[in-house]
Amino acid sequence: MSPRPPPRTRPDVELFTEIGIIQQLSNAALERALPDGLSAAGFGVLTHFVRRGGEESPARLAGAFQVTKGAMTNTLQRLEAAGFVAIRGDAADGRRKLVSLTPAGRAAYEDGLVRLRPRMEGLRTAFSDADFETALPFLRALRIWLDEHR
Amino acid sequence: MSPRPPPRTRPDVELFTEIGIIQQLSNAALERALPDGLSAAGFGVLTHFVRRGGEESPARLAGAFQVTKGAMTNTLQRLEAAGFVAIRGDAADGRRKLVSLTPAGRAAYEDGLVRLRPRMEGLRTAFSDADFETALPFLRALRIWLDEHR
DNA sequence: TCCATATAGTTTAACGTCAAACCATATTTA
DNA sequence: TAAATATGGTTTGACGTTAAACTATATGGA
Repeated sequence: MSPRPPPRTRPDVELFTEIGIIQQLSNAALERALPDGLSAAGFGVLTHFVRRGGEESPARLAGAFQVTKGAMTNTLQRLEAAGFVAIRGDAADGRRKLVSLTPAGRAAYEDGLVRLRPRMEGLRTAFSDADFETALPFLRALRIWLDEHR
Repeated sequence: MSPRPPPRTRPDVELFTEIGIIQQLSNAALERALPDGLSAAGFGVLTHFVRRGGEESPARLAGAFQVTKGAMTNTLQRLEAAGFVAIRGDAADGRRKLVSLTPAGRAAYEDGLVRLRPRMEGLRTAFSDADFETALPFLRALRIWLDEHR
């Protein structure tokens, strides 16, 4: 029984493998850097509000983050418990709720940014914007294809 | 209070966002395609054995898949319960176990491949090997960097 | 030889996620 | 207007994962 020759990995398979590992490592690094009680998911929601401002319904947030409504309920409940977002009912539509950032939420976001900075700086000395941009167009196209063919 | 202008997303942030979504979508597609009772994690282990053959200890598998020992224990217990791998003690080292593929495991792998084929074909008509290879060198470098700086 | 330390594997608790069932409220349509 | 359907949000149960504690076995000096 001769040992198998190491079969050549197809580039598509290899790419998905690399993406899985990168996702795992970068998410872990993010969670480790963030202040206690703030998850990557929660930080994402805070970031959304810092950038867009205003109020958003849970359903719209779930859509924006490509996550089920149940997952967003969970994230928002934690953020509200931590005092980082305020949630109120929508008077105009009894089904809806409206979420907004609190001052404490903004502060937590800023704190997260500060804690993240050293790691981001390390990343940006190792790689340039141009490096990221070599991969981005294909990744965007792949994400769109996967989204449309699911 | 004027509405904020949509701030330009930094390419590094955008890349991690795309990677997160691609990982989510591709993993979901994989799990949906695989036969019932075979997870993406399990399929990965089966693939490892089909390609390399022989026996491996759980610890070595955990290392190969960049996963904790606990996660691998879980994956292997499910694979063993399904009859896809055999697990025996190592006579030469009482701490170790040795995992190997069963005929049923090989069959499940083949079945998974067949079920995966249409989706892979769709992917490969939408994108060429060259497309994947434009992104791969940078992704490899990024994965290595993240691995070394964690 | 004995003890200290390292290594292999399992278990437990927590987390984020999904799918599906469910409830409440809106909207559409017959 | 009444009934059917759609939409927003929560809950439940499962899954894969992590970190940390734990057990058992090996190994490498004093």
